[in-house]
Amino acid sequence: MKSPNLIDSELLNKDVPPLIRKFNFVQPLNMEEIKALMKMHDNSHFIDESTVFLNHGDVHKKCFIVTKGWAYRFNDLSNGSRQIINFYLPGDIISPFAVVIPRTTYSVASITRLEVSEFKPEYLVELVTTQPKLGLLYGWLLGRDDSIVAEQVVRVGRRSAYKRTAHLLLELFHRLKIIDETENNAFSMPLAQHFLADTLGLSLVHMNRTLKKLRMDKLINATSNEIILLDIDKLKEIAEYEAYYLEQIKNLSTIIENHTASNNQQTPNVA
Amino acid sequence: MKSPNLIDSELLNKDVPPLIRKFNFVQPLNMEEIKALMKMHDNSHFIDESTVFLNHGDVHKKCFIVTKGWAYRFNDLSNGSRQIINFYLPGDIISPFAVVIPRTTYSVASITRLEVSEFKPEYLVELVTTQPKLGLLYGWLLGRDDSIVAEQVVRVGRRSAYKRTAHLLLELFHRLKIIDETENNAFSMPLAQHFLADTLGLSLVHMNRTLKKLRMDKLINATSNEIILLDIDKLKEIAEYEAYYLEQIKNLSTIIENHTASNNQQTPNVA
DNA sequence: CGCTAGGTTGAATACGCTCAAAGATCGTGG
DNA sequence: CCACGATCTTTGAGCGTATTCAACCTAGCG
Repeated sequence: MKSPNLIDSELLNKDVPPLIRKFNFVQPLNMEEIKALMKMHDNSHFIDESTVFLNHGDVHKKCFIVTKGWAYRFNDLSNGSRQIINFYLPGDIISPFAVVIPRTTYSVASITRLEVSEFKPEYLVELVTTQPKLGLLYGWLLGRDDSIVAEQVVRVGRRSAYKRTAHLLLELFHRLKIIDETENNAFSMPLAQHFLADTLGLSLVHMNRTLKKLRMDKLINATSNEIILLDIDKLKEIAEYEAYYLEQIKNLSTIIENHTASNNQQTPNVA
Repeated sequence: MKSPNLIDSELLNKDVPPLIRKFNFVQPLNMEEIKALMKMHDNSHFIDESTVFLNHGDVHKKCFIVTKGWAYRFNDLSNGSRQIINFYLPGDIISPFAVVIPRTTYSVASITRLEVSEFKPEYLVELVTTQPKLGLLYGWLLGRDDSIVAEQVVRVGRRSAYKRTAHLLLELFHRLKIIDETENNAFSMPLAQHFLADTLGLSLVHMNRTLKKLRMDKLINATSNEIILLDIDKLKEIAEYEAYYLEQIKNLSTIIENHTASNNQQTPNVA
């Protein structure tokens, strides 16, 4: 057994699912692990754009890995307003707690046409118990999601519209950068302004004015489907943005060595 | 081996740590499991009130289980304002992702004098890999935390000050009720108004006025250290509060049976 | 008794909201 | 090929919720 780690160059291949690329970046994977992760990508299909495919209160029957496109988690309120909690980008898992939480407490919808890999929630239990390293990587994913949502609370709770917007754009930029979906300081952005408004807890009109102000201040350049960050340093300063809540990577090797019975003793290399 | 499940009456004992009571309520535990959880409570100590004991950016060296008192996770901004992300009540775990996330992205402080049990983050790996049921319960805890923070985003993003406040008070009430720290419709509340303000993203002055309005409307009765909810139904209606994001419990037995090699085949009973 | 922390209230201001209407862009069908 | 509808964006005007600043009150503690 004991196949060698997948070398980086192989993983630059765009056909490798983004979740695996992400994991491999955090902690180099061996073939056995990659196979286990590939099994999660067996059942792939598309979801049309602008489709609500999980409804608040639904029974949690499956999990999804986003492989292409954008989606978001939200809650609708009785007065017709909507709050977006977070976005799902390629490599993110939708409903990561489905094994243990019987019903969704939120809804999920696609923004763009979406490609997702669907897998049974129970598969995660198998993964965590049989593949400790993948279990830790899964934990890392959850911890990162938690940071993102926590940051969203701070953004919406205590920042001005202007700072909020700057902060969100930086976050999206960095998340996309990690999955190699940026170009220089730009990224393609399928979000109509009402998505941004519902994310940041602003009215559509005020969202528009805030973006205008950012444009006037020569900080961003927003065309219909692309955002260019003209002055990232300035934006970071305005937003008090600290990238590291997304970029944290821990050396998992030592943890794994101490807690694994056998079969994963290959080279303990880390990013 | 194979000891019988702990019967409920034994767990009414207040000396049993609240985390174990909570887990046992979700999924009856056997003695082996209780022992494993008790090991997490070996190293117990107190933290003074109003003490910041984890700072934004600190290296994640330990985890805590709150056994008595209240704490909170927050972020400070440069303009002097503070956003509270969530509260830690007895039975909650502080830094649940410490094994995989190297540094905190937030700060944590005590409100009251706090009793915590400190344990090594790595112990969680052992727990998850050797005790599948406890692993699932841990996952349930994380899923519930996620729901709470997600709900906080909605609260702060799209609700008026009045609704926000009603919603938060209901949430605290329900969380306390589960750990048996309520009396009828009242709970003791160590939160000065500035805590509520920093949780809900409001100024102190407006927080005060909002509470006054809730009092005038005969919905709550707030003395210095107790909150009485005078009309829970009305409050729920105002806040569009749905308790079930806290109360969800899944039948874990079947999942466990399918994924456990041996040693946990006792009575598959569920709440 | 005086200090400190928390709570309360008033007044002026501002940030963001609602209502309203008009422009821009794009796909589709006549 | 143009017209039409649909969706998204932009701008103006008036309003309202929540903020800031400031002062005073209250209770607890050394």
